[in-house]
Amino acid sequence: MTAKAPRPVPTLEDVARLAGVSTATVSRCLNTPDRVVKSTRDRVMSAVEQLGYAPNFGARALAAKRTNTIGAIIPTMENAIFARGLQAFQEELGLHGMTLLVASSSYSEDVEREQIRTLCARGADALLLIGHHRSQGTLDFLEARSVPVLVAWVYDPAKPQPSIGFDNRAAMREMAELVIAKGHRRIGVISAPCDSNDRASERLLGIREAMAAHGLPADAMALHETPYSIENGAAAFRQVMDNSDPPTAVMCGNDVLAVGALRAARRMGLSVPGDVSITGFDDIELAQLVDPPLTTVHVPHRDMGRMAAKLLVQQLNGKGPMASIRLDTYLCDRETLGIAPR
Amino acid sequence: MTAKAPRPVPTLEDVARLAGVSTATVSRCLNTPDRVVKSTRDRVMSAVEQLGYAPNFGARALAAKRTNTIGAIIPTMENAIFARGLQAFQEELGLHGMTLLVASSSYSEDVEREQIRTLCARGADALLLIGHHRSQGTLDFLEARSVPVLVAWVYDPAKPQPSIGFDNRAAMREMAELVIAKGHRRIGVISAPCDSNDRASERLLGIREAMAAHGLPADAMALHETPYSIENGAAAFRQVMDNSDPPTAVMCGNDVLAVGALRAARRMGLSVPGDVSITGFDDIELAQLVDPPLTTVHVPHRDMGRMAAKLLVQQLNGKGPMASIRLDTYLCDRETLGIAPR
DNA sequence: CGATACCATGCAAGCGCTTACACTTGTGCT
DNA sequence: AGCACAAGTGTAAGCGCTTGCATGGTATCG
Repeated sequence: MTAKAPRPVPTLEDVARLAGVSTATVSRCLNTPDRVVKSTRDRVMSAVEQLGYAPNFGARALAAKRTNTIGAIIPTMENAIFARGLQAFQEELGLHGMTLLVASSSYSEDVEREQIRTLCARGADALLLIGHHRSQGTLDFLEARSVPVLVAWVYDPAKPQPSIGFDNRAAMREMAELVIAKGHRRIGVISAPCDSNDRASERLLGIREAMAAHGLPADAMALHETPYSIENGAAAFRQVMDNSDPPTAVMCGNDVLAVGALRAARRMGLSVPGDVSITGFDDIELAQLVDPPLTTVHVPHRDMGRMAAKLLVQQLNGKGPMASIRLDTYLCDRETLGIAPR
Repeated sequence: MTAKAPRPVPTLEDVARLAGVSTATVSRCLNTPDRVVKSTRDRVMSAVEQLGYAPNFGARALAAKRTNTIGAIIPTMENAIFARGLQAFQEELGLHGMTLLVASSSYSEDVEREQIRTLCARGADALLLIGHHRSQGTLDFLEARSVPVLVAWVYDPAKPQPSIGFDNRAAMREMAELVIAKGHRRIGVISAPCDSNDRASERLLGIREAMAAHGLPADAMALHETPYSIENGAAAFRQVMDNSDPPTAVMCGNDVLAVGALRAARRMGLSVPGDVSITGFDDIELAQLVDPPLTTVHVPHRDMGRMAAKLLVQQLNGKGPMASIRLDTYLCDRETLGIAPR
């Protein structure tokens, strides 16, 4: 345990020597087995087994200039927002023999830039990124290295980068329409910080649009921005309601915030949706678990992940450039949205 | 966009040429900046910037035989069990300039073996693994490559591999003692499948020990094994309760199962803890969010993650071998455990 | 039966980086 | 002035792998 490697990690050459063939043959056994005759292959494989050989990834990438790895950078792993989509993404990649490398940026543009560099350096053949907000420098870097990039969780065919996702603005507008239709006129909004988060800002815009369409003045909206977390959602809810004329409905930028709001409401002795309505966005598992179950916008995370993987794989196999794809969301009108109280 | 890389990824040499120095100097600027005089360094750095250069990780690993990367293989990313611990692990690693590479094994020994190989091939300097159950072949492989390994989520100083974690058996026994003290005599148990999961089997053992210590016959326990998921927890609960003489308390191997059980209970019209008590394990965030909040065993996930990182970093810096560390758990007696009904 | 084609394999040139060692200066000492 | 020494930089040898090309052997064909 103290001493250095007694058997200092077997290399291709060790395998070749043991099997009595050249390194080229061993390499071929591992990569294109059908180009090697069975008898030789068996000999090589048993040498591999015997030595406990595992190819050095770096060396392989260096020589082959392909890693079969796709990088993904998500804003956070803390909550479940991206988990399901990423899981599906990974599964689909696995089907095509590719591996996923995940990094998280903590919603910071700078961290994301670093992560992008890191993943590229690690030889990611392509990248999955969330949202469009990104500095020109980063864009240039990606362009210069000509790494295929797919942007997910948003849909915007106008951007040069292909994207797969949904129309955050329209989805949230639809929810806002419903809220307004239920008679709510004073609307609280708890959103993630909008700078450098186009999903959040688009969703907010959706609410504004619906309100404007129904002649509600801009100041009928009480907005509070806070990072995604249950605690923050609860705190924001308290602040939004701390008003002589509090909103009758609080729309949250995602389910995590909404669950926090819901909890705060209960602690404050408010009945939901009797006293105040609360809505979410994403439809994560938690949305159905809370009591009452959350009215929210369902996002097809699994489909998005799966299709993202397919697009990327296609592109890597030279099947032409990617086109943006728009997926549909739909309202899950569960039990936290009710008629506005008088 | 259609054409191949117009500027085909800058290399060290390109930077060197542009800056008018040798590749060695550029390399030193990047790795040991203080060994290069400032004027040169500035010139090099601006060349790096101008070219958008990012060192090729594979090449670097190949040449330096160190990657500053630590691999972790967790059974699942699906639920939050490992999320918090891993997050803390990553944060601490970041403080020491190391990167984390995560893979998940889906609770499969075979997948885990593959992942171990993959991470080693990728040059992981050390590995964080969950639990001790592992085939001899895998152990030999690790031994042969002399990759430092730290086992987490369990504590067992008797094993050759160092571990950091808690005594799953004692923790669960303590919970079982409490359940028995509350008068429960017929106990349902919902556990993860115990083969190749020593955390699950130890927890189960803890319950058995407590029952034996109080003279409860083995058949007073109704056991149901099922993989961790809320749905499975609910289904298992229905089965466990489907009995002419159902248990008065159901102990779950973790919180995810317990939340499922709780939901099933509510759907069956049972009051918790009036009609039946339910306990969990882990104290994930969800445990406090459900209604009523879950009685469970608190596990110091963040501490565990942080200390795991420290141990590994120490070891890599040659500060001697790692010693196993035991952390304390404690009971969170919230509201789902009550006095046994008559 | 010789020519042709093809298949399995070996040879050897890198892939982009680090680092031991060599070299060139500039400094402080005698 | 002459020396040892240190600091800054360059030279070049690999790290472990893939792959284009060369080679020799066997099957196929007229």
